[in-house]
Amino acid sequence: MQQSQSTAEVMTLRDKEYKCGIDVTLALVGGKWKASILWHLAQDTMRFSDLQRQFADTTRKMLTQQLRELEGDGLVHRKVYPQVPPKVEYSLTEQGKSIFPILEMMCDWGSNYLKAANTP
Amino acid sequence: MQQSQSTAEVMTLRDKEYKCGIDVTLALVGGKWKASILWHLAQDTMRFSDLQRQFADTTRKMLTQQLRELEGDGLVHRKVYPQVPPKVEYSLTEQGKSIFPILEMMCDWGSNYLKAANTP
DNA sequence: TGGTAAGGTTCCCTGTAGGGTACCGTGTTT
DNA sequence: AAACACGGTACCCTACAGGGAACCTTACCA
Repeated sequence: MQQSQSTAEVMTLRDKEYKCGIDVTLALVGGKWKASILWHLAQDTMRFSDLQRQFADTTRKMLTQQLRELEGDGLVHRKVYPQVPPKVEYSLTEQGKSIFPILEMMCDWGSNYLKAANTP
Repeated sequence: MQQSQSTAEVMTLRDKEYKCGIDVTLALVGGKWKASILWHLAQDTMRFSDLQRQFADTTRKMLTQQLRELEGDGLVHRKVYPQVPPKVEYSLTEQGKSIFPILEMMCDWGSNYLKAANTP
């Protein structure tokens, strides 16, 4: 209420409208793998194959796709080494790093929620 | 597979598996309207019709659905007054309140992100 | 001469989150 | 006798996020 009502303006990002910063954040990291990817990259720059190993239960295609979107949104930096076979390193941009505290809280909150849910 | 620091085990919630608390949190508040609903309820207990007014761009059906899920997840409390016409009040549970700091950060982060994106 | 490496892309398919519309119940007011 | 109040439910439909499988590139090595 205070947020969107007081400004009364709609926020737009890539042709989509958002009433509130929350929706923007969710649009950026709400994908099925994005938050986890950011979480992992926060600890280390990683090669594509490293990420594949971490996310063994998804496909190369999904990883590529999510990474490209994160890159397009300025949260992840993609560095290609011009060599064969290819070498590509992913790391967080400053903006990507800035979301880490939120991810941390989400991680803790989710764990605590489950703990509470599983101890009736 | 092994998630970095916080857990080595797979977490389950209502038959679904999560590798990390982040995914749990997203599963609970990642719906299209849930975070915003929690956000609004954090400021006030609200009647269903209040929420309808706040979320004028969704349908009664969607609101009901999201609210019921939030209730089922223990984040929202639903109080029915036995009268005609019906009166139903929604409020946050303690668990629902506990996620507010995250929503606040998400709101700020999203706004800042847009601000940065729109001033190149 | 073909296997392998890493990091993709292309095409096609599916499940489901999200949504539209219409109807319900029951007291009170016009 | 009908309209309205409020908070729903029932039924049906669609777009698109997510996913599976196969193919691509290019240098090197056996």
